[in-house]
Amino acid sequence: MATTPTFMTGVPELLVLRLLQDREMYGYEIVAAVAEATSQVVTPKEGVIYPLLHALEREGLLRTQRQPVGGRTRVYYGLTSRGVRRLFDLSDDWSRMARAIQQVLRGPTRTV
Amino acid sequence: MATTPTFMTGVPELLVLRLLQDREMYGYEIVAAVAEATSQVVTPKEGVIYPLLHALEREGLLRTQRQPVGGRTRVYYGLTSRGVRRLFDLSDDWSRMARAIQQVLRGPTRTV
DNA sequence: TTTTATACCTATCGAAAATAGGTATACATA
DNA sequence: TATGTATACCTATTTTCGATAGGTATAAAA
Repeated sequence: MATTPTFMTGVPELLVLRLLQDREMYGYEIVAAVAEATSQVVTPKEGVIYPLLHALEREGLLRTQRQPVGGRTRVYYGLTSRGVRRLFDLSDDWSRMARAIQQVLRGPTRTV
Repeated sequence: MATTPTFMTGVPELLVLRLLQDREMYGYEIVAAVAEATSQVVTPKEGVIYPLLHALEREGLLRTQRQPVGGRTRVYYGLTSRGVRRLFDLSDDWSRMARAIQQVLRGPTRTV
């Protein structure tokens, strides 16, 4: 009842890093932003996003900033320089992966 | 020491199904074929490929045919009709995924 | 004779997403 | 007033699946 669905490994991390490159956001906001940015194709819930944010912060890829807003507290996340580098690395990994798969799906290019 | 690396979930399954669409192959051959077809970008070893083949056969997506070749026995795998359908489904899943990610990586298209 | 290539196999581990909860405040509505 | 919904945070547990690291056995090459 808790499948790791196809092609999802690493995707939440890549998308979160990419979205935070544009602007700082808080967790609850990120959940909605990921869904919106992917046109509902990728929709990781809080149970995925929060642990991910905590892990990325622990690794020094994200930095936080608590901000009280109308009685509640928002935890804003932003990229560190190491986070930016990781985003680049992950993007490259994904591009290589995507190119390799597309290559196979299209089939062998016959040079005859 | 056994990481599930980024962007790999479901990829061996997709690639194996796609390669078997072209022609029947045996396990050991598939290991090399996947690496070759992806220009060494994706190189799942026997420990990944064999359990995968067994699972796909159990699910009725692949059918086998044992063939003795020079003292050794090769187990050839071929797609069933359900395997073909699964290949189409997986390909679609991957395309949707890839398009969604590319969309995010490129950033928002400003309509202003 | 020993090593390398071929050809099959399995057990165990770790990582990561999904599920399914839980806490607490603000606000709208019945 | 009470109830429900949206906001905003969190964690524990489960499952899956690729990776590692073995193992067996034959054929061919060094």
